[in-house]
Amino acid sequence: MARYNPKSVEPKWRDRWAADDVFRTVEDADKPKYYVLEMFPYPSGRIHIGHVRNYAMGDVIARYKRARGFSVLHPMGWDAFGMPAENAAMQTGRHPAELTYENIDEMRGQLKRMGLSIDWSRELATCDPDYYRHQQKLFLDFWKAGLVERRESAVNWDPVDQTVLANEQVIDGKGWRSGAVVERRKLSQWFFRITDMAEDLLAALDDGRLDGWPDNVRLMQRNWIGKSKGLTMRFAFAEDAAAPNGAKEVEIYTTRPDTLFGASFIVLAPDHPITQSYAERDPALQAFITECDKIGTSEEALEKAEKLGYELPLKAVHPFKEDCTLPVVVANFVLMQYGAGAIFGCPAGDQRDLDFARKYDLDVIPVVLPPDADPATFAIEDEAYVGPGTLFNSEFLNGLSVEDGIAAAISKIEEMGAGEATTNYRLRDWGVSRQRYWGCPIPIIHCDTCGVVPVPDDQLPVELPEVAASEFQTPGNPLDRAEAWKRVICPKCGREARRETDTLDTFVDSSWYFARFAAGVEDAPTDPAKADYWLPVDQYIGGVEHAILHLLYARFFTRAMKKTGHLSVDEPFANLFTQGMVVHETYKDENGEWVLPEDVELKDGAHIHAATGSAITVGPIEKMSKSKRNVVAPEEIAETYGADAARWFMLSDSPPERDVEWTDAGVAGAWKLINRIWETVEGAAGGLKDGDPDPSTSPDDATLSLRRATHAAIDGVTSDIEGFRFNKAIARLYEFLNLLRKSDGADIAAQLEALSALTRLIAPFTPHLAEECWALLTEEGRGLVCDAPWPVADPALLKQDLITLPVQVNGKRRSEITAAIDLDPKEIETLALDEPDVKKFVDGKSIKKVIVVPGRIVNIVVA
RNA sequence: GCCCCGCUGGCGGAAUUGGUAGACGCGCCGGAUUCAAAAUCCGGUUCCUCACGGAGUGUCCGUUCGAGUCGGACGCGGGGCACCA
Repeated sequence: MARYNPKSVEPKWRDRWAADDVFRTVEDADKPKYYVLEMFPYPSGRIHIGHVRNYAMGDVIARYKRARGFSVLHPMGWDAFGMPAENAAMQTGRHPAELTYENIDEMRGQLKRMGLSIDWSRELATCDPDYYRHQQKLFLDFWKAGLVERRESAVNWDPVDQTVLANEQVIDGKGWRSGAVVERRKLSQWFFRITDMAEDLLAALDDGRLDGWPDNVRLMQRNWIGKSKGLTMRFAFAEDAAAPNGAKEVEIYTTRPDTLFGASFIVLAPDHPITQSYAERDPALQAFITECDKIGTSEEALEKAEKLGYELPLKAVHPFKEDCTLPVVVANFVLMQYGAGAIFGCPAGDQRDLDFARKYDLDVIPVVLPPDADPATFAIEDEAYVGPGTLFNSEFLNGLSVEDGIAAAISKIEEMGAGEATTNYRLRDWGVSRQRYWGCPIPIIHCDTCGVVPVPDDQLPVELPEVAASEFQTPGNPLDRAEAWKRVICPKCGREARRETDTLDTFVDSSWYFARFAAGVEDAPTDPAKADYWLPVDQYIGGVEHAILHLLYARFFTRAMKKTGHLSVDEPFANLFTQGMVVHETYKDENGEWVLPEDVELKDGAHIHAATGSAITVGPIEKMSKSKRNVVAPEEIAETYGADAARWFMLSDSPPERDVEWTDAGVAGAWKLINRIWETVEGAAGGLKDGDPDPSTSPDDATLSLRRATHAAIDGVTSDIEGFRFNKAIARLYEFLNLLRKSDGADIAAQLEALSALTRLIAPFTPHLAEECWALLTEEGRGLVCDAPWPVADPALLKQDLITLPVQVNGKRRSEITAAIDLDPKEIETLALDEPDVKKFVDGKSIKKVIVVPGRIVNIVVA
């Protein structure tokens, strides 16, 4: 008996699939459609184990749905623009395009070797002008529809390299290459008005349109959009004073107007117009603002930064207490983008305000009394009280609940004409300008006479100019220096003008690729008829790290494409599955450089560099990422054990939604299994070929129990695949195989039925092995297992007539009874009380009650 | 800092609605086979205890006849935080 040899078997079947073109998408009117999509990869050059996990899951679904008779669309492409290629160009002196296409070729080969059932005829790369020309068209259509606007926005600026930095490139407030302290700088940039859609993006999370999404992702998106109802109100300045910009009052936004009587200061954002007007004549304030600008642009950095304040020579009048004036300060924890860019501080009810008040010695007036607290003694120490309670120290609000207090305060302020109830969103508009080369050019022309002019449709695409590879070794955006490309004739007035040199955020590229796969046509982004057929994506699968940004942007884009006539759905992904990440330890060498796991060796309990023998520091377990180099190449596994073993192993053990830490141990188990299946099928097939496949007779026990096991396996594996429980499907297959290997007594028909079912059940997981087995089991010319129908479980064989019930005494399991499945509870009780092991614990005590849960358990409660 | 998630044997994990904790796999131990090894096959494997029995799902508290599962507090780890993709 020949040992199974994936090296020859796997390529053989892949060639056959390719020759027969079996995975080409067919729009078959007689079949229901199914669009399964995994998040497309960034072409880093090598697939990593996380990709295998992602694409193996998608392939199980795709192959399963094919077998269930669906017309399946399962495409693949490349999220090919982005910083890594530009960084690599900086290091290697090679052009990003050259590097990227080389990487794509490499990775395409690796993915193909995984045996995925992909329709490669639909492959796309976002860096291809054939893709991004349509994206430019979409940008212009969005512009015409009023969904795009231009405005000032801050970026991280490296003053030494004279370049814009991504947040990832800012480490502890310093530029990653220059080490210079990063500043915030304002640039005129392009925005998509995603906030216009906030209400519908939010509503769809709860109205049933996204029932196929995990709850936690919907919750994260809901919190991200952050709808809040509150009060926008104005505080007049004391003594009729005015700020240098002429303002005589300041507008603030609050979600807690009930705490107005606890207000002890007003806070303005550093970039608030009033702040700015003071800064013009106050160098100390200017210095303070510069200091705030060094924090960077990420919300995390802003929130974690030490709370700093600067008092303005200004007092605000409390609207309810005319003799009470509040200091007006500038502080780094208030954001101009949110609400009005100004708040009132209520230290008793907000931890940040409290920290700030303690630091600057401002009043702390408690206004919410926790239930059961004594108003005479209740005081705020180090912790603000944010819970429910009764308002006090608050004049007309005294005695009201927080909720009622909010309503009462809003009506009072509205009555006074000092403000109005408003709805606010935490969500900000989507800034899409990037000062980089390797992205989709923004199809805009700047004319001194006409201003901003869109590039006419017939001049699309605006292609990236040829740029010498050496250009990437100079900091800054090469497009800025591409003078010949920048110079252009204004389409409106015919005078000399300049091209926009910013490119689009790569999130734009990935916000509509699913539509391009499904309905791409040469002369338009989509063909609406095709889009209607395929969209929405029936099953989208990808990493949970994309739970907010990518998925929210894709949802926005779909709405925008609908508004501009490119699509007619408004939600792109009917069902979403967020897989956990593959994580791994991180390693650094003595110079603090990241080291690949494959270069690390464990020697005498210490980690060393395999090549140099130098010491390695082991860092935290983190998601595998190119930047930290903690990636494992699946190629080696596939090389040694075959693609099937790699796929099987990635899907066994860990539940798909959970993070999995990669370890080398265990792959061999998958290899063992593949051999056991092969051996079982090959061994049996030889002796079984003459059997008549009529599995309806032979009632002897071995046959019946094998048939039951077969149908239980079909039923279980089917529901596990439907429910994305691949690890459990695999456990069931192991159980089934173990039983099958011990069922020599069963008749030939039942064995053949079992082998045939096993082969079809493993086909989505280990497709090459399944084809090889199928060829042995079936007559010549009966086709491929990837075209075979999914087995169907016979309900009659799933029924059980006996059941084992555990018997507990006072909640502890003492015995068990076996009874007919529909036995009367009274009789079960009698049976249970008769058990010797039960009597031992019951005798001599009084039975207080007996709980019989049919089909589950018996519990006897004794005193 | 804020939002979300996770925590069960030596390890990955399993456990419909609250109802036998540890399925299945890895590892380990023992045996068979072998000149020997690898591979393969068979058996065992939560911990404590000779046993009877007891303890046990990150920690503490609670609800319940019964809690891995529900509620509260806490701890640790991970993801996201708008220019990494």
